[in-house]
Order: sequence, then C-alpha cells, then structure tokens
Amino acid sequence: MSNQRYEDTQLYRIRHSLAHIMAQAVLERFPEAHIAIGPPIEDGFYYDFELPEAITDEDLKAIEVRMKKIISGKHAFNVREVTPEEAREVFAKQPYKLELINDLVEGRVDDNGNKIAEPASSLTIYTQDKFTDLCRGPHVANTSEINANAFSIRVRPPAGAYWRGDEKRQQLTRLYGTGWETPEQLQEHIHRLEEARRRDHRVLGEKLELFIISPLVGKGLPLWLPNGAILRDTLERWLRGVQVDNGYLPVVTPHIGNLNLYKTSGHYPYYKDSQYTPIDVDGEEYMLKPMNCPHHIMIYKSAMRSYKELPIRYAEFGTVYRYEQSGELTGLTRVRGFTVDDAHLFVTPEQLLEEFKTVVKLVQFVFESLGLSDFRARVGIRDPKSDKYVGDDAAWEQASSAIIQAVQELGLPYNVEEGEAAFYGPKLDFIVRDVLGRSWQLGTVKVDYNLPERFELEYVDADNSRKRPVMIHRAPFGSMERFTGILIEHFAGQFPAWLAPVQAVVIPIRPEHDNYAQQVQAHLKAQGMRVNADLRDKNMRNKIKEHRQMSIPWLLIVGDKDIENNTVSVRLRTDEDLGAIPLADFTTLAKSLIESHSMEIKA
RNA sequence: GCCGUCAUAGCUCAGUGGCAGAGCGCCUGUCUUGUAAACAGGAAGUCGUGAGUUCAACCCUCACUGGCGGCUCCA
Repeated sequence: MSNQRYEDTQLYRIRHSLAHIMAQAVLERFPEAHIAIGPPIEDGFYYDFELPEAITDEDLKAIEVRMKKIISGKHAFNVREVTPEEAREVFAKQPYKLELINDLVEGRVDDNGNKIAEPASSLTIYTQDKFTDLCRGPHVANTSEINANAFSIRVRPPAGAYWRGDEKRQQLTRLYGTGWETPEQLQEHIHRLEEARRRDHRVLGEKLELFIISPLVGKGLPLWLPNGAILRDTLERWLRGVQVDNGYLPVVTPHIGNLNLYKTSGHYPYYKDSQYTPIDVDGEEYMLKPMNCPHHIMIYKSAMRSYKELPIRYAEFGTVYRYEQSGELTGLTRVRGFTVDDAHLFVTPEQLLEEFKTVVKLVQFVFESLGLSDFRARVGIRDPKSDKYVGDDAAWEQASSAIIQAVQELGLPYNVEEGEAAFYGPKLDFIVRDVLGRSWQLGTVKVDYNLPERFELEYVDADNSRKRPVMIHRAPFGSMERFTGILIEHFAGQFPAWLAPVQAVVIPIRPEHDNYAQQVQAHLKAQGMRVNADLRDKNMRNKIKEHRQMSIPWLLIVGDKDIENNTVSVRLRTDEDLGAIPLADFTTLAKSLIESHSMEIKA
C-alpha cells in the first residue's frame, strides 16, 4: 500500500469521472431529472438525483450501456473557471447546483454556523462530451483513460439518500457504481462481495443454528438457539474468569429501574429519543434499563468507601434496551435488546492513569486471544461547539488528556475525533479490522468525572477528608450480540475449537459400531469436551456431509479397525484426513488445543 | 423513521388471470455402507395479512406487517 492520498490517485479521478459520465447518461434518459452531488467513495462512486419516477433495472442497464458508449467516445474533460454569475446561468435549471453555488459564494459553514471555508470568488466547471458539472475536480484528462469494462452500476442497488444528509430535506435517489482500473480488479471486488455474503452472520446464524429472530417476539430481539447460546456462554465464562483474575467483582442488577435514577444520571433527558416509553408501576414511572452505570453507581454508594478499597471494579453482563429506528436493525449487530460486558471502575484521581492503562491492556488481551489482532484506537472527544455534553470544561480536559497520555504510553496507534465522546465523558474506542478488511467498532473505555459528580460519590482519603472518585466505564466486547455476530463473520463459522458449539461428532460406520461410538463420546465428554455420537439410522456418508456443513472441527469415524485398535479416524472440517489415531492421543491433542484457545485444530 | 426492493412447503427457489410445483429436509419401509448426497413410498401450503378490481386473483391495484439494500441515527 502506498501512502498516496486517495484524492491524489488515478483511481480517484477515474471514479470521479465515472460519476459525471453516469450523470450525463441519466440526464439523457431523464431530461427533467435534477442532479445533486456525485463523489468518489470507497470502491467506487455515487451520484444523487431527483428523478421523475422510480428507476428500474431496465433503466440501469440502458444507462450502463450508454456510459460505455460515452467512454469509448474519447471525450476530453475540460475544466473552466467561471464567475458565480456564469455558473448560475449554466445551472439555471438545476436547483441543487444553485444551492451549492450560493453556499460556495458565501463560504461554507457547519451546522453551528462556524465558517469552515472561505467564500469563493470563482468556481470551476468540468465538461465532457455534452455534459457540464459544477466540480472541484480532479478528473481524468480524457475518457480514454477509463476502462469501459472495469465498472458497473448494477452491483449495488439504487438507494434513497437525503439531500446534504439531512433527514428533514428532500430524499433523492442515489445510484451507486463501482469502478476500477482493470476488469480484473472489478472481478476481485465482486468476489470480495460474494465472500462477505458467504460469511454473513445472518445466513450462517441460521445454517449453524446459532440464533433466530421471530417477528412475533419482535424485531431486533434475537433468540439464541442452543448452539449460539453455547458459543456466547463460552465467551462470557472466559471473560468472567479473566476479569476475576484482574480484580473485578461481580454484581447483578435488574432490567428496569425508577425513572428518577436516569434523571439523576442524565441519561433520560439526553437519550430520550432512544429509550422506551416509561412503564407505569403503581403510579411511578419505570424505565427499561438503557445503561448499567447508574445501577453500579448505587452499589458503590451503598456504603462509605475508604481510599484503601479503591480501585473498586464492578462487572456485570448487563442486558440493556434501546430504541433503534426500525430501518437500522441488522441481525445481531444492531438490535434493540443486548447484553453489555460492562464494568465500572471507581478510582482515585491518582490511580486513574495506571488503571486506565491496565484496562486498555485487558481489552488488547481479549482481542488478541480471539485472533482479532488488527485494531486501532479512536479517541473520541467532545465537539467543542456542541452543547449536548454535561460537566465542566476542566473535567473534560483532564479526562481527555488522561486518555491520550495512556494510549501514547502504551504505544497504541490512535487518532482523535471530535464529537465522538459520550455525553458524560471522552472515550477510547477500539476499531477492529476483520479478515475481510472491514472495520468494526467494538470495545470501548471511557473516563468519567461527571457521573460521580451528579451522584455525589465520595470516598474518605488518608487525611480523613471526603474526596470524589473518578469512574472508568469499559466493555471489551461492547455487546455480546454484536461481538458474536462479528466473530461469526470473522471465522466464517469455522470457530476455534474452544468456541465451537459442538467440538466433535463420533460417526459409527455401521450400527454394530454404535456401542464403541458411545464409549468414545462418553470418554471425551468426561474430559470436558462437547461431543455428540451420531447414532441415527442414516448412511455414514450422509452424516459426514451434514456435520461437515455444520463446520464441526473434528469428525471421528469409527469402525471395525478402530474398535480393534482403540482408535478414532479423524477427519477435520478442512477435509484433511488425519487417519486412525489412538483415542488417548486424540484426547490429549484436542484437550490441549481447546485449553490453549488455539486457532488450529491439529498439531 | 425515510427511499427502493422483496414475501409461494421447515429451507432454497420455479410458476401461471382458470385444479399449487421442484430439490433438500421430515415421516414410513428397504438397504448396512471406511470419509461430502443409497432406493422406494408418503405427509406437508388460507401462495405474509387485510381490503379492492374481476365471472374468476398466488398473479392486477391499495394499505398493513416482516425481510433485504441504502439514507439518517447509534450510549
């Protein structure tokens, strides 16, 4: 990979130019259409249109054919500098362009009215063939630089998109295209999409019998089937153990709580829109728990705390409920009820930095143990221009600098993003890249001076004075639902043996081998393994096929020779045949691979 | 929530304005198999729900529900 900025690459110019060519073809087909904007994006480009009617597949085919024709016309991309007046004339029939021209002339401002660009006295327009667009560029010099067989506008379907990303404004039709330098790169891209679809956790979740979502239960409310529950429970028990080793204390809190609790914490007013309507209980209002922190805080507050007790680390796999817009729900990765591997640490200000670093190291350990070794950190600080945050500036400054100091001392790659903080404090998010190179926001660690303030938390210091503790909120997995969904895709359902819902299946060759198969199963079960013996009245080949499709790590075929020699014939889910292995040797091998959380299923 | 799109057996999917289809799975029987699909028979559907058009609707129209692709949002 080069360090060249995307904006400076030939690929960027190709995609930007393809967007213009698409706009030309669309305007030829729908002369009354209005054009909005059309930038290059990852893997391709899009262009937003206001169209007189819904676009059909026939239209897309025709537009694509026309685009190829335009490209083969070897048209130059001509840039011209124009005055705002000229530009307004050129785009007299294009209201979105006129709005853009006005904004450019007046200088760009952000949502809070702050200037982010100087007013422009002249603008640039690009023309190819018979199409002219308001554009900063850059473009290819001539359409002959574009390979007409290295793009497609039918890989990704048309979608709705709000003008300028504002849901209160006109919704436009966004046409997506993917564009590359060579047809081979286009094919590779299509293969990557197919691979992602093959790994889709919603598809694998059904095939591997991990979870279902039933409309009668409710959207965004997944039901975990036994296989999925074993996977999730294995992760939970492991993390629980790791946390006990690191001085965390378990707590358990209920699923609803008095509305006043969330008013005190500040969650209720701030997140009103993403919480469920309060439930009336004997004239008092109760809420489905949107977060665990207020409950843990009340546990802290239930006794007078000495500095000698701190840090106190309360951990709970706490289930929370949040209202998400229906269009946002996706399998396990975006749901309305989910379990956070939550913990809240109460520390003295002096302990904060060290404790924060220890927490970050724990999160790193968790990811690396699961083969998610490609991750970076994002420091989310508040947007200085927004008023949606609570607490005074000094506390925010203190917390933000503690986080940045910690990641620097740990040598973690990170970047700082404004506006990514929680309402009560800055945070450190872990952005993990999976095997397909996709990024996911998983674990999160936050420093919080505000909730201790709001709840008036105290501890007694060595000089007998009352001091205020600092809180650290942290969740390595984030949500058990999302994390499991991502693991399914990361491993494509081929989980490491320690996580596999069923680790081995014993398959007798004929019914007279059933007895031995059961003995093998009992032996391995006694060693703590999750093993089934498949004694159904079915063809052995059928059984192999079926369990192979379920990605069972080890298939143990047993017949006359195995009974005679006390062996199992091991077939891996990779289709590798390890041949007959003494049962004792297989047991030792499997146990050691499971206990070490190995990513391998053979020695 | 908004735009688009889809909904036929447990699953994957054909199908036509005039009697509802296949493969897999499931059930029964036969077969008794050394590494990815043995053979035969059978059960299984209010064609997502509700209206409308029509002599007649699974098919056409509308609404609703749910899935999917995006947008917006995401503690």
